[in-house]
Amino acid sequence: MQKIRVRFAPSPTGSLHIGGVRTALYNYLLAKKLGGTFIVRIEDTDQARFVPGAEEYIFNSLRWLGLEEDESPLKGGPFAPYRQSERMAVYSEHVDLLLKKGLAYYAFDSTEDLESARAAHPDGSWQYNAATRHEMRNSLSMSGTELETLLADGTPYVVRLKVPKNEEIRFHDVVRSWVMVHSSTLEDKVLLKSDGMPTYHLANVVDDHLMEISHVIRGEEWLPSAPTHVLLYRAFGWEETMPQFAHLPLLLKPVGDGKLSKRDGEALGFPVFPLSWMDESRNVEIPGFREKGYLPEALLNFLAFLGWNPGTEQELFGMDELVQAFSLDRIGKSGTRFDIQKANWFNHQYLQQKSDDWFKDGIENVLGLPVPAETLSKWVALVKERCTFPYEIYEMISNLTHFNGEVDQNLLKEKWHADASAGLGVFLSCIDSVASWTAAEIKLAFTAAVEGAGFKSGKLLLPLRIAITGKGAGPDLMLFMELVGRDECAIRLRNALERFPNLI
RNA sequence: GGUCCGUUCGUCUAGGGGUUAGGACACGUCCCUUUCACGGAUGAAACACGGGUUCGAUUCCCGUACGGACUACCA
Repeated sequence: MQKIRVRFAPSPTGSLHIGGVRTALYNYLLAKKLGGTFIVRIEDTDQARFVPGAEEYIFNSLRWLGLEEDESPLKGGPFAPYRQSERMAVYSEHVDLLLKKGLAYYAFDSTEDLESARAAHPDGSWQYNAATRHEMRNSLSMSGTELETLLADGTPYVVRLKVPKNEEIRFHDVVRSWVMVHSSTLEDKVLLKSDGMPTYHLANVVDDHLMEISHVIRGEEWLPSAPTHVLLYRAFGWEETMPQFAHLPLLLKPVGDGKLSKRDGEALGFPVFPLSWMDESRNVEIPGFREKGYLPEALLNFLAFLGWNPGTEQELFGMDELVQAFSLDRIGKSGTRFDIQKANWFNHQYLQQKSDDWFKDGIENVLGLPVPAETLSKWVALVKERCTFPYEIYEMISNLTHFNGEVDQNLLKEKWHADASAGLGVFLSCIDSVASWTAAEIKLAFTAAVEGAGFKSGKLLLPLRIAITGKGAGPDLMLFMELVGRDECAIRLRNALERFPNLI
C-alpha cells in the first residue's frame, strides 16, 4: 500500500491566517489517522512578499496547537531542504527537462506588452495561450537564431507551460469528485520567473512529486489552478503517481459577502490569527486566539468542525478522538461562515474541564499569596462555570477582592432600600459571633440575625451583596464571604453603612 | 466578462426518492438560583426558484437565481 505523506505548505508572507491553520489541521489529522507523515514545507519563492519572522511565527503557531510535523526545515528529513528558496537547482533542472521536451517555452514579453494585450480586451478575456502565443515574443513565435541571440544577450525571460490546444482535462478531487476543464480555457502559466525563481505551480508540483506526497489537501482557492498542475504532472511523466487532491471549502465572513479576512477580525472584535502578530505597516500588535484566551484544544475542535463533521452528534473531540474520527470523505463542499460564538462555546466547554490546579498560578497571582488546595478549589468553584476564558476568572476574582467601596449610584438608588442600613447593621453587630466562618454558617447566621430583628432576609440579600462586592449581580455571595474572610466582610459592611444613605 | 465550485433553520451541519427533516451555536420562554451566570426543560426557526424523471422529490437530471474562488513573472 502507498505511504501516506501530506504536507502543509505556507508562504512566509505574513501571519498565518486561521484558514491556513485549519488546512494544517486537516493535513495533520489525515497523516495521524493513517499512520502517515506530516510535512511542513516553506514556500518562499516570492522575494517581494517575504516577511522576516513569518516562518518562525508559523512554527510557533503549530507548536502552540500541538500540530507537530515529522519533516520540515526545522526538523529536517529525507527530502531536505524543505524551504523552496533552497531548492533552486532542483527547479531549474526540471524546467530544462520541460524545455527539452518542448512542453514549455521561453517568453520575453515585457510587463507592458502583457498589459497592453490584456487591455485590448476590456472584458478580461485575453489569455496567454494556444490562441495568442504566436502573437507574443516567445521561443515559439521566433526563429531559432533570434532566440539564441536573445538568450546570449542575457535578455530577461520567463518560462511558460505550453498548454495543449484541445484537450479535456479531467481529474478527481476527494471532496468534489470529478472536475472537468477544457485546456483552451487555461493559460500558459509562467513556470519560471525572470528572477530565476519558480512560481507556485512549478515548485509545488515538483516538490510534491519529489517528496512523494500522497495527498494534496489545500484551500479551494487552488481548485482553478489544479488542472494546470495536472498538466504539469503529465508533462513530467508523473501522472501515474500524481497525489490525490482534496480542496477544502473556504472560510467566509461571519456577515456579508466574501471570504474571511484579517479586517473582519478587527472590525468584529475576534481574532483571525493563532498568535499575536505585529503588523509592521501600522505598527500595531494584533492579538491572536492565544492572547484572547482561547485554549488550543478548543480552537482545534472548533476548526475541525468548520467544514468537517463526524456524522454523529458528538461535538467535543480531543485531538486523539479527532484523529480517530477524521476522514476526507466527510469534508463538506460549501463555504463555511466563521462564527466566533461557536468558538466561544467550545472554549467554555474546555475551560470547564480544566482541573483546579490549572488555575493555581493565576489565582495566586491575583490574590498575591499562596493558596492551599482546598481554598483554591473553592475559588475555582466560585467563578469557573460562569467564565469562557481563563482571564475572566482572574479578572472576576480580582474585581471581587479589590473592591474599593465605589458603587454605581443608580444601583444604590434602586436597591439600597429603607431597611438596608438597619438590617445590615444588625448583622454587622453580631458578625463576630458567627460560629464558624463558612458559607453555610454565614447564611444561617445572617438569616437568624436579620429575621430576629424583624426583617425579611431575602430582601436584604441584594443590599448585602452591594455592601460586600459593590455589584448588583455576581457569583455566590456566601461562598465569596467565606473566602474573603470575616474581617474583610466586617470592614466592607461597616464601610457601606457609613457611606451609603441611611434611609431610616 | 470568462472558467470552475457551491446552495438544508440566522450560523455550523446530519440526512437522503416516501422522515413529525435530527443535532449544536445564537435567540425566546419556563425551571433552578431570593442576584447574575452555569445547568435543565421547552419554543420559534431550513430543504433558493422553475422545469423534468418518478406512483412519489428536499434527495436524481437540466436550467435560472444567488453566493464563492480563480482569472499576476502572489501564493
